[in-house]
This record gives sequence, structure tokens and C-alpha cells, in this order.
Amino acid sequence: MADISIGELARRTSVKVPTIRFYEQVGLLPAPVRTEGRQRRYGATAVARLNFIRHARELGFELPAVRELLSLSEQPERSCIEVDRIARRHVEDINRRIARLVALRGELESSLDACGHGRVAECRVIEALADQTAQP
Amino acid sequence: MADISIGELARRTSVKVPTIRFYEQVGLLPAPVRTEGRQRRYGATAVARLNFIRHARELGFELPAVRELLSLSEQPERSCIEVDRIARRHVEDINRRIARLVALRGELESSLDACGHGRVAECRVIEALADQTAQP
DNA sequence: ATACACTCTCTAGTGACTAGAGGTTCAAGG
DNA sequence: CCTTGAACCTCTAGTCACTAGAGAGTGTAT
Repeated sequence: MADISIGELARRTSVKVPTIRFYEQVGLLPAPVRTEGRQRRYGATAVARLNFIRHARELGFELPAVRELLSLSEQPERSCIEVDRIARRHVEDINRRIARLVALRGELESSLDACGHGRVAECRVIEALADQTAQP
Repeated sequence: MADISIGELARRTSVKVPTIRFYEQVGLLPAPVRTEGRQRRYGATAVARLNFIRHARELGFELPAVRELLSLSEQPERSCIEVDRIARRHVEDINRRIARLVALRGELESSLDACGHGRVAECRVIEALADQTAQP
């Protein structure tokens, strides 16, 4: 594959141009070769690496985790256990977030159900918020 | 209630001191009276307002929404419809987030299930990430 | 040769705080 | 009254993962 510009790389990976530069800045992508006019030119490995990053980000991995996964993926002879651990930790984190959101939704929906759409003075949603339930 | 210090307000509302100052800075809390030495002193209304804010934040409302809810709660004669709308929009947002997280978890768990804990070279999790599935 | 889309660097902004530096004030004990 | 020390003050900068914009330079097609 001939070298491609940053815009073309963006098109092929669905990652925006400023984001690509940002990834380079934080060391997720290696600095590419440049034209005489100092424009970036990328090859096939950059496309693959950036797709990997994008997919991991879509799955909700944070950048430090992406960094770890990238570095593991470059050591094909190592055991898969670390990868497994990172992914499992992430699944647990997702589970916690889901549980929290479900609880929030429950609390909100029950005040909404109780809301008679009268005046704000009698609004259950507002009441629920104004409730003094801080522990001392 | 006698006036209380920012630290005491923090204790009574479980909101950290720097966060209280931040809320004042962004106009969520009115600037309180000060002692001669320029220290903040709060009354009962500040405790109530900050509890309201804290509870709304715990429910996942963002600061602009909290601002709206606060302003509505101060117009007790108005209809409750606006409050209802804000809360319902928020429930929908929570639903979207839950759906997304459930989908992510599914994708992650199926790669984890397929992972035989061998070498990274055969790791399904890594494979799934490296998959070239960007739309052109 | 010119047009113009693309690229460059750099700075600053987002949301909702959090952390730290360096200095001042309050309340209690001696 | 004096001292100690916890709590307070302001201000700046950092977090995360980008996003937006200014102002200048480059590449390519006609």
C-alpha cells in the first residue's frame, strides 16, 4: 500500500483527524514519516493499529487499558492471561455501571409515576430531590 | 440555625469543600455572607439547596439540568410539566446508556468465552479488537 | 499558474470536579 | 494574652479524551 495522508487514514478508520494527531501526541500511535512539506504519511500498520484502538475504545476501554492491550498484542508468544484479566476487569466495571444506572432509573421512574402533573409545589420529583437524606 | 462554616456545610451534605466553592463559582450556590476574615458562613437554605444539588447529581443529572430543576423548584406555582419533561429525558438517556453497556458486555463476554487462555497469538479478545470492521 | 482542499502547529475549551501551593483566620488551651 | 494547629482563603493547574479554532503552509488538479 502506498503511503496515505492523515485525512485518508481518518476515512479508512472512522477516526477523526484531530484525534489521530492526539493519539500520536500521547504515544498511542508512533510518529509517522513526513513529506518534504512536513505532512504525515501512513502505511498499512498504522491503519491496523488505529482500527485496533478504535475498536477497543468503542468497547469502552480507557486509553491506559488500550495501551496495555496494544503492548500485549505485540508479544504474540506471551500467555493470554493478562488480556483475559484486563477484559474481565472491564466486564465487571460495565456490570457495576449497569447496576447503578438501573437503580437510578428505578428511583426516577417511581417519582415520575407518583407525579400528578400538578403544580411544582406538589411535584414528587422535586420533593424526592429536596429530601434531606444525607447521613451526618 | 446559627451560621456554619464551609467545612460544617460539607459534613452536613457530604459534598466536599472544594466542590462547594466550585458550585459557588459556577453560580449553582449563591455567594454566602463572610466573616470579617473573609471566611464563608452559611445558613439553613444553603444546606437545603446543596442537598438538592447533591441528590440530583447522584441521580445523574448534569449541572445544566440541575440548574433548571433548581429554578423550577423555586417557582412552586408553575406546572410540573417541565420537571416531568426533564426527568423523562433523563430516563431515556439512562436507557440508552444501559442498552449500550449491555451490548458491549455481550461482545466482550463472547470473546472471553472463546478465549482458550493460550498464547496471545491465538487470543480471541485481541483478535476481536484487531478485526478490520471499519465501514469505508 | 492558480485555485482550493487539505494539512500544519499551537492554544484553549469541554464537564465536573480534584490537587496543590502558599498564605490567613478561627477557636481552644495554657 | 499568646500560641498552636486545624480549617480556611485564593489561585493555578491537572484530570480524561477529545474538540474547536486561528493563522499559516502544502499538495494536487486543472
